[in-house]
Amino acid sequence: MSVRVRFAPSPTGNVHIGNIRTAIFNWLFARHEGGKFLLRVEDTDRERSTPEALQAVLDALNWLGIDYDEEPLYQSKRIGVHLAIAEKLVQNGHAYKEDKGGTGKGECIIFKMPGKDAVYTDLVKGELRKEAKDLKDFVIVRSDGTPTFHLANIADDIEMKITHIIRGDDHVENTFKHVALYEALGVTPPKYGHLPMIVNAQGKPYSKRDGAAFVGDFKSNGFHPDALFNYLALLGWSPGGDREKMTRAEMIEAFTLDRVKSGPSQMDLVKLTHMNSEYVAGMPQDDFIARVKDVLAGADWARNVDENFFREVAALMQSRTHLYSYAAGWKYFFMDDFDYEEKSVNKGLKKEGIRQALSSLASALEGIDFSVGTIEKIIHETELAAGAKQGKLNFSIRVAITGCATGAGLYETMVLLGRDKVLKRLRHAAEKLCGE
RNA sequence: GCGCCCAUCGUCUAUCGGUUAGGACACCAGGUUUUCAUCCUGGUAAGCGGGGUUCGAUUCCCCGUGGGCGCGCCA
Repeated sequence: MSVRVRFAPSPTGNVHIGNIRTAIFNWLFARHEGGKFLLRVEDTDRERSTPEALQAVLDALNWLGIDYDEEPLYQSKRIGVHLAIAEKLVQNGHAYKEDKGGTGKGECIIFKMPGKDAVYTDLVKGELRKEAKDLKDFVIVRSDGTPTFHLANIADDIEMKITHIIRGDDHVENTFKHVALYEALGVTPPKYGHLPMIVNAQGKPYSKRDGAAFVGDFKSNGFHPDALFNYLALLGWSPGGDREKMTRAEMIEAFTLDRVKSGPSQMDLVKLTHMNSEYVAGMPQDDFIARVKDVLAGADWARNVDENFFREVAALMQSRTHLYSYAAGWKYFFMDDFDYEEKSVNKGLKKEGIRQALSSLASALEGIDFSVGTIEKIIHETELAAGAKQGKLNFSIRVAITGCATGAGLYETMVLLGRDKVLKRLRHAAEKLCGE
């Protein structure tokens, strides 16, 4: 029988990083096995389940390149089926009706655990056991007539002919209940594999407080989807050996559940950022430009820039763009009203002699051929005249013309900016920003 | 409290009884770049503790400790 797995998000508009990691593992498993990766929309919470929210989930999947097979199953449409199954369980004695705890709300339907020790073999954790005394009967239909998670879950998994359920660690205990439900229904249960949780630096479940927590956050913070995918695939799974940066095809080829580890893994945004920079550095320039423009869509200054000039800037900046969002700092290439970093101004311009040096540099730059080689020579001469060592003035010049401490090569940056802007900024800095 | 699971550098991990315990991020030191970012080289850094089993344990077993998860008419 061919493999069928599913991703079952609640359409709340946000997809948590832990959930998408589960989706990635399911997807990788399905593709590795040549099986199907299905989508089930758990939209029984009518309040929060809007079409927009569903679209946001679909967008997140699409952004990461996680494609699904067949039509999604909507859980809300299956409540009748769920209840029919509950009735059937009551009929054949596997469930009973009771006002549990005497709430007075009416009777709910409770599944009767078979009263024997339970065991199943988890695809990542190995053989798991539970004694009968630790297994309690549980509610499958609430007294208001709605099915609970357990009932809906297994009913839909049966409908979708799911063969492998790969889900978060927090469901291990539920598995004993679910297996019992399958057996009561006379259906062979699927195989289960439970994934370790993603935790923060304190070892607690990763949450919004720890930085980006939802897929959309990573997108807006300038991460490349392939980098996020790659990083997440490696959180709790390893192909063995030293491989880290891998293509989709390589991950699919290498992915097996028995190489998934069993303890929680800590999310490291710094390492993710490094992986992202590797993806950015290695990508074709056109792709890079398209991604950057996407991120810059909200910036006023980036709206009507010259296409060719933008290309040149992008070429210069690609290797140092660890996140697409860094491009927000490119404004000085295009506009004169860019911001000056206060710290850099203090460090680079508020020193004795800088005012004089910058203004004489501006004059010296006036008549020359404005190329990297010549600029370099002129700066050197200015430094000598000012009694400074070579390279001493570079930082001050950089701050004067870009407002910040880091950027591309200084001479290349100057050439790209052009003589007019450079002179204007050097003089502006000398007159308005310098001070001893 | 009870049950289940887990345990290698700060972090992500490799190792399936015999290794100088490897890689990556981060960090530190050099080099390249007369500047920035890359890049290159090198370095610091780990088997939780205690018992076994074995000629030999990071690896297998037990106990302890630590951590995670679960114990809803939530999902």
